[in-house]
Amino acid sequence: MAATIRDVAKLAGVSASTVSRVLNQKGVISADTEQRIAKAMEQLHYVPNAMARSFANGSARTIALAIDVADAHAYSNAFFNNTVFGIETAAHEQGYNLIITSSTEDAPASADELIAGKKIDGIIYPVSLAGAAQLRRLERQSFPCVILGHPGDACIAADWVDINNTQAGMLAAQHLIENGYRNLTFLANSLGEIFSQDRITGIGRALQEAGLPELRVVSGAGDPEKAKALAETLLASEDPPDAFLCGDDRIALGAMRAVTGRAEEAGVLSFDDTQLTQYAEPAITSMAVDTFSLGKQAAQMLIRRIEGERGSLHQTLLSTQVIARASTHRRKG
Amino acid sequence: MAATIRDVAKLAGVSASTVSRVLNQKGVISADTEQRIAKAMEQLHYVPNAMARSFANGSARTIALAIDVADAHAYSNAFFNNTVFGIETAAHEQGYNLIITSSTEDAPASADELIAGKKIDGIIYPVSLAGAAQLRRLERQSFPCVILGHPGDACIAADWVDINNTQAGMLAAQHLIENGYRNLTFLANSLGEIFSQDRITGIGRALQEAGLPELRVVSGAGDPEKAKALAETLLASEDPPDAFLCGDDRIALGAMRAVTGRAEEAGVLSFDDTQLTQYAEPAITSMAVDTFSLGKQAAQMLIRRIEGERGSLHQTLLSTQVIARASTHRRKG
DNA sequence: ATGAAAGCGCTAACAT
DNA sequence: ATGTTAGCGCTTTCAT
Repeated sequence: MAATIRDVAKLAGVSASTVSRVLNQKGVISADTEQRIAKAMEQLHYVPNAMARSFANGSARTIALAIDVADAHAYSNAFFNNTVFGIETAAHEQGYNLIITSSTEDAPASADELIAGKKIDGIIYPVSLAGAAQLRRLERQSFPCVILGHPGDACIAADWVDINNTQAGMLAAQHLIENGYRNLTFLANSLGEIFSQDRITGIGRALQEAGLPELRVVSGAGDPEKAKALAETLLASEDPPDAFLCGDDRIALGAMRAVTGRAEEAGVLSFDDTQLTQYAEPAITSMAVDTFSLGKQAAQMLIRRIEGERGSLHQTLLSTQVIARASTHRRKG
Repeated sequence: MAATIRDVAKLAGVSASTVSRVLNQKGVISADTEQRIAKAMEQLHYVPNAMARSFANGSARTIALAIDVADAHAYSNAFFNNTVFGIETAAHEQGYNLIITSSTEDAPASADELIAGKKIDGIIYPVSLAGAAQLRRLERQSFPCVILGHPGDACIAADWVDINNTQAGMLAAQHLIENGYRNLTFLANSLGEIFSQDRITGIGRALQEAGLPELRVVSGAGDPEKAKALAETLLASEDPPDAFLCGDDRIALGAMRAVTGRAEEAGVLSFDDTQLTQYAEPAITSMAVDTFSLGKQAAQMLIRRIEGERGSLHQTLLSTQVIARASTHRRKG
């Protein structure tokens, strides 16, 4: 059986509380006893029982990340991974563990169990799981919570970390304008999401500043084929765009295929920098964001709340960056 | 303050042990008391304190997945995600939570703390973190452990779940042979990994069965450019291959580019079915594997061990499947 | 079928 | 600077 704090105490000839004090670096202990206790611990291969500790403290030093099962593929790939790594890294740095728990918006049961069962001290929700009712409930028990992405409903008061999509839109448009493109079209799957709206806003702002015509917005481009077909139609219209801003990499790939080989090659830019744009030929310019940092900041904020930080909400927007590639070097015309 | 088991007991007019029995469905309780206890629980919004429970039981009902930080990008993308989802799903089904903890081979500290601190009941290691010394240590304390991937060293005794790479190699080669390809080349980054060796073995077996010439094996194709260059050199040689089996999707993309447009279009097949091959043009045939199921099986096996299953090792190999795409339809010649 | 009591390993308030 | 004591919320013998 593993050694307990009392075994250590006995061997060192002190009381359990003294050992506890050494463990937690609380109060003052004489150098001598500290030595003896250290030796005893070593001798017994003592490791404090984390469960007992959490139980006594009423805190598990554990946070959770809820995952929207329904949204599994949207939250896919590198984006998600890096965010999780970021969260784990920050948690680890502060001595917290990370529990992953899947939920759906309708059945947040597992996350709730963790909270009610005191198994976690705080939770990170993707925005898709952060329903108003749920947030209010957490608020009421003042249970620490941070949202990944930001709730559209402005009256929802919560800490969150998100990508600055408005800025991403601006930077993207500015990059295109600098490269000589004048007639921009936004190609997306659907326009309902906040991030789409934000991007459109940002693009619009950049166009206005540059005194250029308004953005054209086209939805319904779910996969490369549809995107290609849409782009081709647009290019064949009487006022063809000279650049496409694409909601994601699959759309960008489709647009790229519509564009290549024409006399006037239009520019293509994506908002979602995956391998798909990186390894496309020609490679496609994308807006990159440090998703590791996104996760890290979310966790850091959460832990600050857990450790008692009160006061106004923290709502962080992460900047994006243009990764310029061949698809937006004006190649002809 | 949250209600405790004693609050419930008092309200129901019974003792705490009776409530505990109801909670754990142990022993026999009269229908009447059961009713009263249920009502009391509801009235008080009672949720058992998971920490206290774990503490009393000496089991946290939690498993961990160690992540190799050094290998973060190798474990990237969909593969990793799906495996994690699979693990979480199986864990959840059995009432376990999942902790993610990052480690390096040199510093397995965090995972070890979880184990020694009794915060977890079992752990899943990627093969890169499952060093012989570490495994022996777990073995000695008979701490439940499952490995993702299989250790090359056959004398390491441990439960593992892996992809059947030998079979993948065979199926891949058979698919190519069926489509009329005769002169196969394996294009990889490095050949050191076991999975490469296994694939080569499988391919070789299929070739032998079909009475075809031996497999040519070429390494050093790290990214699309290098792969393309290598493939071009090979195609220009006096005995050009008519099909490439590629270690991953980036290599396949490069090979595809070397191949397209030639009079004799060689076939291209990848062992790593990501978006890259799916959306390539032409789309590239790949070996797909159900990574969700991989994770799920790993977790299920682990939990069986936790719950006391003894006996011989479980070593599971998951089958792969050919996802036939345009790149292996003989197009000319 | 139910209750009383002890204890899981640790922490913390109070003594000294 | 250190020891004593009580208790965190639950489970589990052992009685009855």
